[in-house]
Amino acid sequence: MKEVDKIFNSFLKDSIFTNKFILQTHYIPETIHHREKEITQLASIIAPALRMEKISNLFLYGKTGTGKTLSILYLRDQLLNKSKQQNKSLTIEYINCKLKKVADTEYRILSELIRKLGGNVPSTGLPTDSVYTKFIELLESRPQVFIIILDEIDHIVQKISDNFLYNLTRLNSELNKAQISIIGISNDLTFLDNLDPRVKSSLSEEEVVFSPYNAVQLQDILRERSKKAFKSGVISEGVIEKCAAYAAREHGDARRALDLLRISGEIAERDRDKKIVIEHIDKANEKMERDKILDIVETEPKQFQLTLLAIINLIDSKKYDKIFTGEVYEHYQQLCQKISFETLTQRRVGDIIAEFDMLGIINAKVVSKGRYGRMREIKLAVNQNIIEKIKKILYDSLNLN
DNA sequence: AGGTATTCACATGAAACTATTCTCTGAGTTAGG
DNA sequence: TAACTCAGAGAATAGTTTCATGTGAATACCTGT
Repeated sequence: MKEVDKIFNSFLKDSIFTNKFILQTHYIPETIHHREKEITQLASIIAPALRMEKISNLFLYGKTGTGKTLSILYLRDQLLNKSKQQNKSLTIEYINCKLKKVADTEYRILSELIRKLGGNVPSTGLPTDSVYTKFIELLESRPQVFIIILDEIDHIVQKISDNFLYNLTRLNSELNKAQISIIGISNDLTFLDNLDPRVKSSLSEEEVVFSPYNAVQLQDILRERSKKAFKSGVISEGVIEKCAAYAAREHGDARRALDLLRISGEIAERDRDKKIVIEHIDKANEKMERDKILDIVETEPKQFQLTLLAIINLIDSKKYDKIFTGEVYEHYQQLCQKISFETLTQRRVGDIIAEFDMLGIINAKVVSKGRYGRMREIKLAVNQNIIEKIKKILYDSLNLN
């Protein structure tokens, strides 16, 4: 027990972090660098809310990790502070539409909103229109400005048509005392184009575009945050630059840069190193990549896992690194029999293979072998040591051996 | 030799089926007046 | 009597199967020199 204590103590004492939370993505710093232009633009759009006027519906878009959510949440806090001083009734709710089971249907979003307004919806459900009336009643209970931030708004549209958004934008005409506005956030740049024109025009009364950070800007951000997150002198020369460079390669994703730095720190800590060096970043990068893939593999349904296992086994047992659809299906059938699982049709397995291709775990391209048919040529797209881990996960999850 | 035609082994699409999950209804329960 | 609960009916959805059609190029088969 003494040993354990020692380890814990040394961890406490030698931690290279002072506050790891600062590197996390939910953290909102007091100042946001290199987004001044966007923030002032946003501020002038939403400022009328302080005078209890309806603000224009607003639409933000830009790639992931460009600070959209961060900026709007920052402004929300500022605005709420101000309005509290002024004693104005202003509510801003943030909903992430991507979260499954919370906000991925019209009904769920509404009931979530109602809950946030202080009402409640029975868990067994109500008709959608009565949820609407309830929502409206709650809004009308007192004069107020209500702003809804819908993050990843593209998700709801592809799941539940744009009717919902249309209804929301139309809601104002039914309200007397309250005002409602919508702020949509999306990282799909083409999202607006395949929207119903009526919705499009009312939703994007104002638009703000967030462009990616470049490497220099990323460096500033990282430096600023690492000053508070790490003890001084922990980061060696070139580390920040390298993190920024990695992330800049991925369309300037600041979230990724921060994750990279944080994980590098964790790795350094685990290795009992006092400093973060460049090698740690490489390790972190690899780890992130690996974790992402392993996570996908683990959460995939059994039939998908079986298909993947069939592919991996086949490639293992053969000398070549490419195999074809037919072989995969044959081996897949054998596997199914072995663990007495029902086999899917070849049609479906073909689709599953295509999905793994999309996920980037395998490379599958359609080739024609002339007289000998047309099929997908399949290769693994990840390196050997990850494959070993994938195999382990698959064997575990399928109870093989 | 050069040009079609055929053929293979799936790919790709659409419609139909099914098992889950959601949404909604109306009866029963609670509680406020 | 209005408001809430809740089980179960009915609708919507995701995952599959069935049926049908499409594809690219190696090979087979002509054709005329």
